[in-house]
Amino acid sequence: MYELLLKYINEHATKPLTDNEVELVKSALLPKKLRKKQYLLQEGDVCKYFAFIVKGAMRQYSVDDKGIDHIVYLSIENWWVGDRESFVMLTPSVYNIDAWEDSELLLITRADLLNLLSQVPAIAEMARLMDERNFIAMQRRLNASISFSAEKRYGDFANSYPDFMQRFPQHIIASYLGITKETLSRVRKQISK
Amino acid sequence: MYELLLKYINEHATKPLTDNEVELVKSALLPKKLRKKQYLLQEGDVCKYFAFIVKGAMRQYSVDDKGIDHIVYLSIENWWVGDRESFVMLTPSVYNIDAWEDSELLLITRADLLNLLSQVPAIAEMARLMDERNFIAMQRRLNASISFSAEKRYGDFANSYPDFMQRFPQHIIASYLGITKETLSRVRKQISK
DNA sequence: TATAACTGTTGACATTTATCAACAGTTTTT
DNA sequence: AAAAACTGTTGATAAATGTCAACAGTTATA
Repeated sequence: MYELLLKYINEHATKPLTDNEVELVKSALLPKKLRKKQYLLQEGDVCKYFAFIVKGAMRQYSVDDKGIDHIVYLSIENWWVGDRESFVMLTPSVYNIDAWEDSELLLITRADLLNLLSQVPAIAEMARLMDERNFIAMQRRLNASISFSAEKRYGDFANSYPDFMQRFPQHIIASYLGITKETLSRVRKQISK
Repeated sequence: MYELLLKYINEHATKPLTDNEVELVKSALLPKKLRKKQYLLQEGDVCKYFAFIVKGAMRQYSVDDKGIDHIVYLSIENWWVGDRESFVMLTPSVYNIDAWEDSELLLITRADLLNLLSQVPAIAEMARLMDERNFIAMQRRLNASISFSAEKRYGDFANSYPDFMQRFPQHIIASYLGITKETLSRVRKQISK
């Protein structure tokens, strides 16, 4: 259960974890299985856990007045998922996070994470690296959202995340891109000509 | 020149800076004045400095094939500005950053920043806090961009950043929101009814 | 296996937003 | 003081995207 996470940490740090650190990591992370459609977090709740995805696929979304989902993040194996705003600020989340596929997660609380960050340098290093990458990905997406047409946004997405194209249906990807499923269908038709 | 930054650091850290740390900070940050329209960074260059704004207003934007600006960030006194992707990865930036008003900046290189982060705990603390806030602001903006109409995005912006409404003209704010100046003008007319 | 749910496409039409051009008032520059 | 640049508005029209409904093929479920 922990192999993938330990591998992930070692690949993102300059020095491998010691045996003792491996134990610290294992004891801080709680295994949890979710069936498709089960929630990791529901709107209005405080996000008590961040999760590393060992297996499966998750989505994070808000729901508007009309009851329409707006997907802010998609994530699969080897990604972390959680609502950072709620997790850090302890405020009720505006997002839902649920399993799109049956998934295996490793959960960590804020307290345990802070503890790990201070005790295990490799974890702090990994977290910094993740933060950088995350920031860069968000900035690109933000720039795309104000600068590019639906067609270009879709093309960029398909290039950047080929795995996601296999794992999520079009209406999910459309929502992530901020367009309707019908518009995405037409954009694809246009491109294929 | 350094007072505002030192105040900013102390307000964002649990312990005030020691005299020695104040000297470290001062020696790492290079004062620089920019006249309106002068560049801090131009597309294609690597972002060598991050800047703390002591006075003035800056904008960061990409330019598309048609020559149209798309503003990704606006910033004023007490904010940091720079292209983090380029600054960290040392890649050519896709953004321009220029002064919207005559400005006074304090510049720091990547090497000096890393040095400060490791030597001055208050700086590391401040950086973490800034990162969190930044992340939260970006996530909200991202969610808004895929979920809300131009009208709601404008309303949220006006509420969140009243200062910016005073400092930047409408066509700049329109660009930041991902709409044209004409659409913003019409949205405002609509709201005022 | 029958039924329901999910996924993707298409057509007709509505709404939102962009584009282009013109104009007026203001501010900046010469 | 005159000219130029900037800012904001408006009208006419075009383009992009959304909405609603229908349909077919697939997949999941009772």
